[in-house]
Amino acid sequence: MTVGGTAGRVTKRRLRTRANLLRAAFTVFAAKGFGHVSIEEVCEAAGYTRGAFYSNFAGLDELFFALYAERADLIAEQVAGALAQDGPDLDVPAAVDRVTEVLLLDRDWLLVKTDFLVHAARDPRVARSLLEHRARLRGAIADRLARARGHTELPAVLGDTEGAAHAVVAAYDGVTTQLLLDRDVEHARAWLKQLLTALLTA
Amino acid sequence: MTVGGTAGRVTKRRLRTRANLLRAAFTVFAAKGFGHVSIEEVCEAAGYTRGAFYSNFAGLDELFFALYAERADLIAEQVAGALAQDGPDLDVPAAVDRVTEVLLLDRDWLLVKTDFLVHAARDPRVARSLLEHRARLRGAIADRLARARGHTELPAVLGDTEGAAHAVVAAYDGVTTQLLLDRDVEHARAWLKQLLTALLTA
DNA sequence: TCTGTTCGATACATCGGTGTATCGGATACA
DNA sequence: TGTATCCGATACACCGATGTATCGAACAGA
Repeated sequence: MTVGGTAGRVTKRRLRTRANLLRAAFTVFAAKGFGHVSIEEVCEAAGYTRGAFYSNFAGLDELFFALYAERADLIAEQVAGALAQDGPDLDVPAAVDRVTEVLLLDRDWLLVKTDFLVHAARDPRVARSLLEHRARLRGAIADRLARARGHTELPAVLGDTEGAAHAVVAAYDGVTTQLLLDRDVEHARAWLKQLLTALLTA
Repeated sequence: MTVGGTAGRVTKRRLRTRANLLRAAFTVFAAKGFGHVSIEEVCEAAGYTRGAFYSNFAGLDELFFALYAERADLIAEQVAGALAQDGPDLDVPAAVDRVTEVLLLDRDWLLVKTDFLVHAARDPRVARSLLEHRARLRGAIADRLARARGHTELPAVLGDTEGAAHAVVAAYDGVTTQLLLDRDVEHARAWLKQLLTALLTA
């Protein structure tokens, strides 16, 4: 238990081990997939014993969730940064380039992310959390598109900017799937750009 | 072992049990996800003991693969059928409707399919097999689009019909992801139609 | 430096799943 | 119907992972 408690002091040592466990877990999860990973494997990879683990997490699920949340927030920040970089009038190709760069950076992350999706698909609680995260991302994109309106026209078929943002995310998800299989990052990037261009230009 | 052998007769009983195991496995996999499923669970769900299992499959991986291959072929046929239904000139909206109907029919199948994707992403051998299957599907779509050329114009951004087919699959994958999370089949269908329309009309 | 508290290593008991070897009943074929 | 073969149930030995309880060491605060 010990974990989410309102309880007192948190040692530096504790913080370090927690971070170490998370980092190691990321590698192990990426390599083997959640569901084929044991607590012991994670501990071994991190250089700890299970004592440390149970002192920090209630179980694999909790660690996995923490891991996902951490990285997802990181990515979200980077995307927001990439979107904010332009002035008020959006340079669509340039923005697409930057965002694409961020989103398709790390295969390991895509693996973990997809594992998490599969996990969420079976647990409504997790699903809700993931949906909220996706909604935030979509919101950022929609805002950006809205701000650029009048400068760049959107195709009417997609509806409002929310619809367009939805489409962007779908394209991203679709390209991710293909990338997971063929491992061709450059191709995926090029192709995501193409798709987004097709979707976002009237 | 006994499995892929060139060896002789196959009993009817054997065929039945194999089918039963596969059917039960589908349910169990959909519910819990590959990686959280034990051989025993599958056997119990099917009403057999592990003796039967090991007599038919070398392990969970093999069963999972067989399961996927079976269903994937089924779906592929249905899609081909939905595409063939029109005359030589393609009625895009109608075809999109029919295909959409087939592709987003069964949530359980989407779950298993995604599990399989995650599995393939980590095993190049499996990945190749999955890529080939996707290529066949894309081929069918591309053929259909090509046959309709001249009647219906495609946007130039996507390149040739192969590119367009690629985009269709990506849209499908993207919508699948969202559907796995929000469980709203109707919305997913409507939205996939919208996306495909946006992509396929100049 | 001293002391109370926190963290993580160690040891233990337990459980569930795995794979194999064997045997009896079902099945195909004459 | 008889018989050789096939299939799947049963029993067994084994292992790896789990979670907990305990204890010594590291740490924060004085």
